[in-house]
Amino acid sequence: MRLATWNVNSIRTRLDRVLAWLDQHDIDVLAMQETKCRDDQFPAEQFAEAGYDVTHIGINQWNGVAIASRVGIEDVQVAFDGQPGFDRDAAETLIPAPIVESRAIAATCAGVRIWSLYVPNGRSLSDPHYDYKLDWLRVLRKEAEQWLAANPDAQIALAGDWNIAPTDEDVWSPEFFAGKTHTTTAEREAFDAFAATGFTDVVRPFTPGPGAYTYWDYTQLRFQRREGMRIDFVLGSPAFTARVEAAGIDREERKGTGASDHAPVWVQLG
DNA sequence: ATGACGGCAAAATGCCGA
Repeated sequence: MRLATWNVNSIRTRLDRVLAWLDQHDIDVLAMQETKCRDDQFPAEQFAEAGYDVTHIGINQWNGVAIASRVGIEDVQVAFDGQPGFDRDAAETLIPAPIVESRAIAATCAGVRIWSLYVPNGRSLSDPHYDYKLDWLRVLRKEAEQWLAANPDAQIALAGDWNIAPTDEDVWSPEFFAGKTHTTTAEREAFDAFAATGFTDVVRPFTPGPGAYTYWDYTQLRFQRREGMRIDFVLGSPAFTARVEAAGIDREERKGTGASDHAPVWVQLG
């Protein structure tokens, strides 16, 4: 079985490229992030014609996560228990209430529990979004710990855009990111806590750095200059990790006009 | 200090992204 995660940066704009990539790389399950559409706007019919069932959550033009599978989709869960909301929009209404954004969806596909995750960006260190990001990760880690405690043999993949570069090797210039999000000690500790919980990066052993990136800014010729960031990850539970035979980052997919700013990351299971 | 690119919408400017 081959599974992948990909921040597609709008599924409606990227549909042809995504379907072509799934076909060319023989992908069974794809976790998508930043679909940037509501459920009723998601091109589910085109995925069905290609042989994939899809589950998606999108409540507006922002965020949006989905899982496409041709090996079945069972036990769908939208958002993890206790998933923190963000109240920027709610603050403008008469009755403030945090909105649980479309950033997490899970499904069981051929016995593997897959989470498609779009971790909040953080924006800047002084922005409420940064605290939201850390809180979001803290609750997710606690949940993940309980999933594993409930079944130590569970095959679980936490796949998505984590919006954290775990080490200085994972950004083209640590100096450039000094004082910005994605590389702070707090974010890195939040990320490393998943490994301490038993969820390890299953792709890194096959894509050693430095210079192994999954994201390149559209501006400043970042891709052409090989100036990127490694922020998209598949973290596997022990039972999932034991099945991994190969993995990679398809930087070829970042080339050409109409590419997402993120490359797909894939994993081959035995 | 800002913009570049690129996507979206209560669209021709603002919000968001990393």
